Amino acid sequence: MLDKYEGFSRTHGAGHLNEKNIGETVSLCGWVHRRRDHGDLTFLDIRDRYGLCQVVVDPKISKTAFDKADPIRKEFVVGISGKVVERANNAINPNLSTGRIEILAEEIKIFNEAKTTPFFIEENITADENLRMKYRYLDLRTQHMTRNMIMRHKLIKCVRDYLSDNDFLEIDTPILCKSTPEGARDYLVPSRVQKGKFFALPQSPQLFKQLLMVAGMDRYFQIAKCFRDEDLRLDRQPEFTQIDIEMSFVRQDDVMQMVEKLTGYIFDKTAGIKFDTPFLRLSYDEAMDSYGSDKPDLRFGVKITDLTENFRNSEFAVFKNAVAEGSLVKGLKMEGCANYSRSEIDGLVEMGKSFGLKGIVTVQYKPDGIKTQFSKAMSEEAVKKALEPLEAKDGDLLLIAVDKKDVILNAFGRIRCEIGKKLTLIDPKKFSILWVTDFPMFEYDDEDKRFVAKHHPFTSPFLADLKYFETGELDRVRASAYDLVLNGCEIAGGSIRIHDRGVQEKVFAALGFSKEAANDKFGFLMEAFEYGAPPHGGIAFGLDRLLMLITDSPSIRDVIPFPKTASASCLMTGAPNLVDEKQLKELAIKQITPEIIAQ
RNA sequence: GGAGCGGUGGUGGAAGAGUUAACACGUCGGCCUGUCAAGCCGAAGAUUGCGGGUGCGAAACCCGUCCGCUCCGCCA
Repeated sequence: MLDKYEGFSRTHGAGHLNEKNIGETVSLCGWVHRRRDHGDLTFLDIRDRYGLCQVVVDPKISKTAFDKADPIRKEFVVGISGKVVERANNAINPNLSTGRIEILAEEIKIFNEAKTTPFFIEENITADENLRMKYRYLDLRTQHMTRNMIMRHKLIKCVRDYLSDNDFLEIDTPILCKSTPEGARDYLVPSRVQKGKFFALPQSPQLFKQLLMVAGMDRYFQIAKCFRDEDLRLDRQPEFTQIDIEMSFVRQDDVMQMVEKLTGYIFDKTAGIKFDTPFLRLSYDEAMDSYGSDKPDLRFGVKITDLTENFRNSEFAVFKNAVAEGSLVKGLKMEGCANYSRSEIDGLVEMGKSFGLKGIVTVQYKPDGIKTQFSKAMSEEAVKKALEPLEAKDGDLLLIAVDKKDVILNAFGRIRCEIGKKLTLIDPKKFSILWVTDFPMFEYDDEDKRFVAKHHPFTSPFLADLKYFETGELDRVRASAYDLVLNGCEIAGGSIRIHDRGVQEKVFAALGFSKEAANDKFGFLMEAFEYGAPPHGGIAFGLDRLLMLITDSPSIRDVIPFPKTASASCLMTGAPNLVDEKQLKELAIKQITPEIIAQ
């Protein structure tokens, strides 16, 4: 028979009690974390969001309470009243914040019983993801997950506090939006009222926030839910949260300075991490040339070194010929790895192949000379001369390869990260933040045979580069876009936006939109630009990824209360699910067979 | 769309194709007044994800399928 909560009232959180409460009579409510039954004396650990506290159930204090405790098992929901007492010296538990005190139970209420849980609610959960996701509410009971949820709250509160204090307005924007081309696949919602038509869930509030600037809101932010129907990854969920920010009458530096202050505030308040300002800035070209990535991890060195000119006229025909055809020669140095075995070196070459390289030439700097495939065509002197920029010393291993610019930079960028991991060059306590700027505006899409926007089509090109629209050299147009990168992870991205109809039309034209198509999809935006649109720009943080870094979580699922699995389903509720024929009929939707889909 | 890894009592996790599918934790019962991963004694609990196949014999090998995880493609 369960007890009613009527007549009982909680006075403290279990984890909040300490020596100051000694002598007080308190009431706790919570879950029974563990029960230790010594026969004529029982210990109950009561757990709530605030922590854990030991309750002593002694028949000499209360026989009624003692009998009541008999059937209590793990995860029962109970209420305990009793006096807080100091523990004997030899009974102190230094692992608990409440370890110097305990409660002598005078009254026990059982508000609910609990079946044996499908997995243990303890710190290092080893249970299968399947189970954790199906019983997410149990998973969230662990201290670890509770802490992550508290961090999530703290982070959001920091953002609200800081931005509110700096004249930003929190304004919400629609979830039922218009499907527009470009970008990720949309989640669609059928309209019942207008049969055959669909809403799309927002991939981001991009256009709304720009229109809020046109509306004169001046400074806006939102903790915004965003939806992208693409495949999932360790750090990617179909439904995620952005800290979305937009400001009027700003240049790129104004946004960046504001973001540096906000970021500093967030990291200091949530994790006690302080950054030096201004943050390091690298241009996109610098980042790509030195690190092979537009989000380089600068917690360790290992720069990519260019050797193209040194091999332009070399004896090594493979490199010489490739360079003549426009390929680049790049090198990476692995300090102290000259003694790698044949199989370790083969492993590196294989890695290169998996990243798209045809091969890698290795050079081992040993005390008795160098060992390398270059020797077939070049003297040791010539090899050393060609590789001088890498400044190798005895004991080092060099990786050299040739390929088209994008291929080799991408491959070496990834190998660089593998080297960082393999040689444990990364200090796990270090936080390395930087801006990457001056992105190219467009990128050629081989599949669609057209240029696409690297950031998004509302990003302002450098005004100085507008001339390339006329000459058709779209790959030379730079964008006023900036990414904030922390430990090799893009945590925020933003840009100065176009606020001029003419420029916006040029960009759409460059992307291959007809005037009609541009008007049909984005006419409302361009029309708004004709009614006094202020210069504006902004940024959006990936809140979940930010939390992953702050909490040092191995997966984005660990910082989202109810995440989706890799196949985008919710194992707890069973979403997505089939719906009634009747519901479909109301929406004028007819299901088609897999055979038709395959066509 | 493609690739890799995994799925064994409630949980974790063993098991060269060969008797009764280890072990630990949990659960249940008993003993026990200072534990905090309590301890001690005992018991129950599994058609090895699902469906085929090979074979005298399959948890194991093969094929298919479902689910989870990771990666590539994809993610302005």
